[in-house]
Amino acid sequence: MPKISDEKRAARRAQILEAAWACFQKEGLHATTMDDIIRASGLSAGAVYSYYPSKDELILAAVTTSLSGLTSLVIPLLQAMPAPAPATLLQQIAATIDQFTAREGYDLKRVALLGWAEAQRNERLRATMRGFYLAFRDLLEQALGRAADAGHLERSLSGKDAAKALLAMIVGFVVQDALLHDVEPEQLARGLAALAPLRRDD
Amino acid sequence: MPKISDEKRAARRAQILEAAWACFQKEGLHATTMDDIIRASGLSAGAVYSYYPSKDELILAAVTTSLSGLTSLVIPLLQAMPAPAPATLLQQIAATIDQFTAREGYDLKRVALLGWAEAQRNERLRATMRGFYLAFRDLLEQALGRAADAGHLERSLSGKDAAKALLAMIVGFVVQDALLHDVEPEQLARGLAALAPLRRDD
Amino acid sequence: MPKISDEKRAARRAQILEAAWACFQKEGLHATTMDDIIRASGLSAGAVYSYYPSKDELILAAVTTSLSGLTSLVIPLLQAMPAPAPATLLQQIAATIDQFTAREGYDLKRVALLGWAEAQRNERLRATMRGFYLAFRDLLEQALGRAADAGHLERSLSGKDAAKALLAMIVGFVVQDALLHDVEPEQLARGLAALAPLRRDD
Amino acid sequence: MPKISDEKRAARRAQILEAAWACFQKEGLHATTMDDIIRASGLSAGAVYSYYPSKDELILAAVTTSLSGLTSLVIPLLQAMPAPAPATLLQQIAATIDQFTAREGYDLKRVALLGWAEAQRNERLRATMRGFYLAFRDLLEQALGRAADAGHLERSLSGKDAAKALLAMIVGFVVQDALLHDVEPEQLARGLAALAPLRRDD
DNA sequence: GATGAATGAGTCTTCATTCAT
DNA sequence: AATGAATGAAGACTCATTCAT
Repeated sequence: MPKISDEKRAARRAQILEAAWACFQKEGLHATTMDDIIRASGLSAGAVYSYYPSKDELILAAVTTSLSGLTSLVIPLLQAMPAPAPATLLQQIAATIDQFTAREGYDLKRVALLGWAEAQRNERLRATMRGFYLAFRDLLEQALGRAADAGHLERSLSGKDAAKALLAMIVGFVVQDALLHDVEPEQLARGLAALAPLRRDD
Repeated sequence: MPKISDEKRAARRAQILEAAWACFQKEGLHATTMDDIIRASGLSAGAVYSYYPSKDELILAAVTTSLSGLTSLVIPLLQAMPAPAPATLLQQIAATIDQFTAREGYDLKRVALLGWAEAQRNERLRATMRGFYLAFRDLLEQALGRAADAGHLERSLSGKDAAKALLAMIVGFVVQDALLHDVEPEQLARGLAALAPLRRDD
Repeated sequence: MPKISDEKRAARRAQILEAAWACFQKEGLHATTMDDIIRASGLSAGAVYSYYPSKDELILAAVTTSLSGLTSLVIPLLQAMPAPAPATLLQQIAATIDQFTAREGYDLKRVALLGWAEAQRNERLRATMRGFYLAFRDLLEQALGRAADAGHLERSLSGKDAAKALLAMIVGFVVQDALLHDVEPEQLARGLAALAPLRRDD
Repeated sequence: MPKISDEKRAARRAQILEAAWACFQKEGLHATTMDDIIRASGLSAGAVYSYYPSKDELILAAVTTSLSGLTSLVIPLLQAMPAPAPATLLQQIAATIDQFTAREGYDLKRVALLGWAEAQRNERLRATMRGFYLAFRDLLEQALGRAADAGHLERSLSGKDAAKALLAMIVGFVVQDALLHDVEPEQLARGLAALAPLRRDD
């Protein structure tokens, strides 16, 4: 077999990654064996290992690819003009996470939970995730700033805190829906609105 | 004297559970071996197995004990009279989670992440968690109802949604702080307040 | 199973080592699989690994035990009084190596060749062997000194060189007999005598 | 033009063999992978396999080529007229082995140790080596005969034994220097001379 | 009851070799 | 003829669990 083209190589990597996603989601990161992935990919052990040199690398790739795939869907929302109100933004992002799950054929929420747990003991994964979430939170902060410009919320000194609160709601949505399967994006948006204070009282 | 024996039995179970917590937190659920726990507990393999018949049982016990330990700390907050505003309640609960970590000598947040991941493939753990979070959300809903009575928020038809949103913020706090280590309860409370809309928009 | 006695533990170690010796000798160090040794030992994989934590450790133990077993047989020869002539000493040592082989049921010569090869890439083994051969050469030098005292050879400034030459003959005997199977200790002794110069001529 | 093709073929074989030598010497025979050799040779897997059909074949070729390369250097010494004294011959041969190492860019001594070990389980290699060493010993015997003619040693019935003793010293030099790195050809020659008995003793 | 040695199926990974292109 | 991607059978080692003492 002569040299494979770059596209074919990428296709093979994708093929393996999809197999890994499917297995990880079904069995969890550690309960999934390389043999599971190898069988699911339809390739041989050696072939899989020539594309991903270890299980850890495959885990890292699976999680980071999920993360960046999601990012590319969410970024347009964060840069929309005019900027929506926070509750609307929350609803749109949550809905996009749901769509991602449906579109790619595996549940991003479950993979996210697995990734967070794995990040506790995997240095590289932790660093990667850290970078991702910090960047994501920055984007949220900017979007909230533009929402303030649009008059949706009071321009305040605590833009960073608002971004933290909003990020908490987003990842909290992922956890809660993964565990309870009964949270809809609109409910979250309505809930956030309902939590709003009538007047500042603390 | 069966009573002494029972007490001893309980003490042994606690001793083993503490060892398990310490290991799980440090290494993760799967990377922790029974041998790790056995050594950390200072008992023999046979002894540990006579108290917990399998690793899965130990995982279940570790997670549910954490959960109920936390519950007993949080319930007073949820039943406080007069009811605090949502942001205040959020701050108090987040602070309690932080305190729990400090008091029990292991990081509840990390164990929570591990437990959620494990629940994806462990039927019993999933059911247990489901029950816990549903009950917790009910308590949140009641507390929010009393907060509405106290005039902190508009009494609305979406009490359930508000509870979902609040729970999302709480678990989102756990995730975000476990990953980024830069979220304080007060920031979250301020952030929630900052997200309040100037005008209701759809 | 309660705590095993020290003797039993030692016996188990010996049992595993003997199995390893037999396999190594038959197959070579690398071609021998742990499974070979496990089966030959009659124990389980876990049991073998609880006594020797890796194949490398087993190789090290096999080689160093051979070395020290041989040493304990040869030392009396080196300390004999009155000291024999070099050719006689050579013959005795070579004969002892042959006896060791016969007595222990495996061919020390073959294991020696394997060990030397392995020492090329195994740091610890190399260090161990180095120490052994240096010490052995020192003993040879002392024995030659006593042989000079006894009038068997000229006392010279080159005692170290004589020890190097004698050690070369001993290990050379091991190699040659392992490869050709046609060298007897007496032949070596006669050969050394025959090589002796009639008069110093260089 | 088949002649050019043949030359190219020989050049390729040499190129592969050199790569193999370099790897074998650095890593040992078994720890060297075909991939190591393939990469070191700069050729493709298929190309290497078209010249040497298996790793065993490559090992055999590497060892026998070393052996015959050395032979061609040593033979002139063995046929020199007038014949030198045994100690002188020993020194010359040892020095030639050292030179070979320097000249060919890889350590013949190390490869020799590896080859001897491998010969324990490789039938063909064993047979090849056996032939080589028997032939070499015959040449030594003849050279010693001529040395006796020249009056350097007593003509005796044990010419074969003297050859065995001399071969032992030569291979013993290889082992000792490979392990201890502190043996010089002249030391060996002086040492042999120093071992000469003052009086024949039994 | 308690002990901890023993079990052995299962894990990740390697690597000599092949053969489609 | 050459390439190098693919194969898949081993290999070293682990670890939840058991049970003889």
